[in-house]
Amino acid sequence: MIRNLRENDRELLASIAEHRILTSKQVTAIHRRSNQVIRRHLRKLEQQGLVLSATTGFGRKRGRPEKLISLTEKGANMVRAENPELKSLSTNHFTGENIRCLDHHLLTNWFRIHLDHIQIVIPQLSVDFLSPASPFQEKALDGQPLVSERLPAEPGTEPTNGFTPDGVFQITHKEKQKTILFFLEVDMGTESVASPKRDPRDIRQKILNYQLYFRRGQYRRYEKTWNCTLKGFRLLFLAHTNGRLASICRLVQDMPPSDFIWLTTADLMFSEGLSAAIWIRAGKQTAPPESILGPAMACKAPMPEPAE
DNA sequence: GGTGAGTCTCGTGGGGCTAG
DNA sequence: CTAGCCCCACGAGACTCACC
Repeated sequence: MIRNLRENDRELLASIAEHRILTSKQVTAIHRRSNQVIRRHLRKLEQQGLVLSATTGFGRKRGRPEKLISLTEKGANMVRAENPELKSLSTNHFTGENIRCLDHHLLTNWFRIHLDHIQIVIPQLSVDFLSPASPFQEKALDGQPLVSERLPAEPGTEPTNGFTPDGVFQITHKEKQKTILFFLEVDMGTESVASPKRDPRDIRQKILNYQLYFRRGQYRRYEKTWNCTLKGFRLLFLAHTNGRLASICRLVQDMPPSDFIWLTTADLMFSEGLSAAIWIRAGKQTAPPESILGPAMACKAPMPEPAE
């Protein structure tokens, strides 16, 4: 056991476990420190055998590739020791080992980081994000994460197996005690938009699932999680390119009712922030974009560049 | 010990040049 | 015209030193 671990290091390990795998820039953004300080801490943790680093091709651009950080078995043991309720989880629930699509996972991380930034920019708001990948996420008896949704088939409808969003979150206005529920789907263009074979993973089927989920009011189960009243939810699509955004917009427009579906691109998230009017509602690209916070709270607030 | 500034090193992509 | 090579710019990481 490593005894000289400081509070900072414990927080670093916990955040790496929570996200499973992060780029060093993401660690910097989460902890709001300078790049240099975070790199130093991570180097130290790597020397202690608690984290593992590899290089990434994420967002391929000029220059030296960024490091990817995840926990080692020793690091996972450390987090388990700090959180006895996680004792029964195997090591691969804490590490990046089973992450299937790395770029998708890293873009989801960026969404979470930008989402967290909202409550710093607008202190009246609080945000809580549930990730299906997090080891801290309460698991059901069958080992499925809490945010995994079931859709039992009704007579006369096509059977579905349910679905797992890339994230579920709520934004609450603390003074008004008003909560809005959101489901997140991050799209890297790996799934077909509407396959002729009706692939259960294509975007069309996802939208059908959410429409059924909405009609049945199954989202109300989150009222218990967050102790609030919910009048519906919004489904957010984060597309990795403009072309992909356009094709999903066309599909969404063809599939009413779709007013609860909002779409944007990764570029807009990075350049303007999630609180800005960057969201296309119901796939209508000709209409002016809106903010998911509503017109009164809409604000352009990109993440500041961390100090070197 | 922790942090920031300055500087160097390293890996990668882009663009220009040249031989075939 | 194109493949292959080389050089340069860029960006991330590492190192040193000074300061608190």
